[in-house]
Amino acid sequence: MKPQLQIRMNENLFLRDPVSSELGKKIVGNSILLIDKNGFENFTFKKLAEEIGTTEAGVYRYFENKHKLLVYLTAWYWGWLEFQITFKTNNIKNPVTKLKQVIKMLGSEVEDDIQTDYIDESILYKIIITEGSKAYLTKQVEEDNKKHFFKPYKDLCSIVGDIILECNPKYRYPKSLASTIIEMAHFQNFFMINLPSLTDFGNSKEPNNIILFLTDLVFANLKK
Amino acid sequence: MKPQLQIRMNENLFLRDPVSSELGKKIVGNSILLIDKNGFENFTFKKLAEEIGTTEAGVYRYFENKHKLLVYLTAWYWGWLEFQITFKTNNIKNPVTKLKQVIKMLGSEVEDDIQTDYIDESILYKIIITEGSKAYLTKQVEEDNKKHFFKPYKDLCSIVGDIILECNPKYRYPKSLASTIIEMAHFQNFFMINLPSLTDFGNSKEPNNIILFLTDLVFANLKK
DNA sequence: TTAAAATAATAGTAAAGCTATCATAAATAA
DNA sequence: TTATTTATGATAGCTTTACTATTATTTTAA
Repeated sequence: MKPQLQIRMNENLFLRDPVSSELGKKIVGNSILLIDKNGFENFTFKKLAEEIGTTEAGVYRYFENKHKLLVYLTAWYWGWLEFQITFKTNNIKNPVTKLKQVIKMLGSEVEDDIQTDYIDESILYKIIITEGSKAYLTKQVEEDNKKHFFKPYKDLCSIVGDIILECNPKYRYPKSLASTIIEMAHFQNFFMINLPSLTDFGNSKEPNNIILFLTDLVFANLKK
Repeated sequence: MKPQLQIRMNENLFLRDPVSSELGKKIVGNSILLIDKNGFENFTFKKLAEEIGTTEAGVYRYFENKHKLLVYLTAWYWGWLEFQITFKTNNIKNPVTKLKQVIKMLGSEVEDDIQTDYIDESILYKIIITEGSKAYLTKQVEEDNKKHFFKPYKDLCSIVGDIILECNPKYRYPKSLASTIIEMAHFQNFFMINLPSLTDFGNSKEPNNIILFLTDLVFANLKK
């Protein structure tokens, strides 16, 4: 067990902090595996409880419902990714190099981070691609937003937007371009695997193509 | 009642063709209103049945489940939009003008089409923005795709991709750029209204800004 | 006009999505 | 150390969702 990394989470996302107990960590860790396996629609607290040897009520003591759990997972992911990106780019002076590195990290498959014992980031990344947007594409988005549930996502977009502006201070749509590349890193990945005719990557299933596409897209816009 | 337009639908999407009866049309028409009102997650066949004065079983005779109904609605929308786009651009020779017109149509609010009596396109457009991607972001995407449920969406992407290629035959990512602008026309709209800090449009809620952003984005890439 | 098809009315079942209670075990504070 | 709080496990139960089945009645088509 390596020294562990903790992502600071919004306390309104859970009833009891899952990080504070073994059961809580099992809930988070195994929910990722189960959602990946069954899809979010077919995921239930009952199935999760059976999987980890507790009861439905046991899971409900940690999370109010499965929507909150999904928002928790996505928020955790964006928080973790921001940390990774900040860590790997903070010594890069040139904003163009930095932005290229960010796009690369957004478009690459994620590997498990040994600094977080109970979460498998490579699986979490997969569920973010397929289920991530369901965290905000709901009727409760306004309410959830008021409780700052999407702050980690917004923070990451903001960071990317700022790097875009550094590359070209006159560019008029840094935030929209940032949210576009973040969303598209995932959607083009989903399309490549499941609906390949919506992309130019055929059946290559090679994430590098997406990185090339996005890099091209971004820097065509940032040329002065 | 104006002369009516019919969109040709994949027969595997329904059990009984909703267009063939008054009840069927009511099911489709009112499902749009109810999904818009409650969100797809809180939408049930029972509520729909109550709304239109039939029984749950009555709705099930037309659609296998609510997922199929959502796929039906999205497929209908893309089919309808392809018709609109083809109709309004088929006399435009210049591919650049044509692409600009397409982006404009993708990014503009939709108005009700009097050629379709029982469907309110302006509401359907709203649910496409919030619920549209849930039609394919599922575990069954492969299965659904094999049954060609997403053909209308793919067809539209393909048409847009072809216009992109006409503008610049050397551009390497016409399909990915096409799916990007189609998705982003909707996502930026959703963000603008619900998570405005992810865009550069503030609280203007002015769709025209999205059109400007997307036009900018596309033509920066297509310059030769 | 008669048969076929569509609908309404009703019932019923399994699973999902919760909430509540109580006993016990484990952690902690006095 | 004991007392007490806190977390968990076991069990029960309730409402809603997501269906399927049956029969009677109405509508439509041959």
